[in-house]
Amino acid sequence: MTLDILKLDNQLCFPLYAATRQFTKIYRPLLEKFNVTYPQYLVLLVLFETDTLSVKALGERLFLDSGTLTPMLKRMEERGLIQRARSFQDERVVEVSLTEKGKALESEIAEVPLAFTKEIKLEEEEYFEMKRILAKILDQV
Amino acid sequence: MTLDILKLDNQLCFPLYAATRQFTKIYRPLLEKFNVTYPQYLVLLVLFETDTLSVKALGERLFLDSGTLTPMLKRMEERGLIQRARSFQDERVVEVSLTEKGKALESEIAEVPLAFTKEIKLEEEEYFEMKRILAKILDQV
DNA sequence: GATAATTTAATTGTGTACAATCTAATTGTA
DNA sequence: TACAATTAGATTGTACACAATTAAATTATC
Repeated sequence: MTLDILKLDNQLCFPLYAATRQFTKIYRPLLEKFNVTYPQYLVLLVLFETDTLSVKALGERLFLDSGTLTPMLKRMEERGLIQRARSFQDERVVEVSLTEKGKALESEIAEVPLAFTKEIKLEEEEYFEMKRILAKILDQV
Repeated sequence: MTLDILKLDNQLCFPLYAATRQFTKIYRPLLEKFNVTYPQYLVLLVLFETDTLSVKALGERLFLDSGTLTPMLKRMEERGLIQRARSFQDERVVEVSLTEKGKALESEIAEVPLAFTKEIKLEEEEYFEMKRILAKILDQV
């Protein structure tokens, strides 16, 4: 039978899912020397932009919840990259910030997105069109 | 400081990663009544198209390895959706195929991609452009 | 035809993801 | 002010995802 609507090649989500995993596979060896995973790298990027952030705010930025972030942040804390501290104003809140060691990574780790861009060959217009459509999708959820 | 190249909004991989997870979050409740996860659903789609397939061939189609597939296929076998059997020709190979129960899902599960399409509003042209660029990316890895 | 090299799955260990639940703190409201 | 409702993170349990290794079968090479 095989209904057309069920064909793998007619799905949008599948190539998205596959490409994401292939991308993180490219990132892995690039991030290895910094001893961080791809999601941890994203946390660093947010913290390079925003000094201190609650777990909730971090989760909203990365679309992740505390079930994912709490253990991940603990690992990053153990490795001396970040600090976690209860807020004085609101004891429910945990504030996350970079340590000196974490801050020191910024200039070094800038080589990673550069190296990544070399691995993946897209026209500039394709790159921006892709980002535009993805932003439209993320806007809807 | 914050180098532009490290800004989260300048990354291509991040919105891809985020959108993929948001998409699978949309799929989850749609697939719940069939008691399958999104990656398991992808296995079903492949098997609707190809009767019998080795674990290796399945992995090549879905960009997954035996470390992911073996336990996932065992769960699907436990639930009576698929069969796993060593090949007679080559004892290294495990052949995967649908059970009658698995085959019976095809017509019912066709409602899932239809329901998904309603959730996510893209111009037809955006949908195809996205698929084209993703295919180009997957072609390179 | 013995044996080295390769191939296929399975296994092990680490790290996400996320739903569901829990706990403690804060806020809203009668 | 009591106390119900909400909120923030942590915890629990299940399911990927994948690198690295292992085990068994097959193929290549001498």
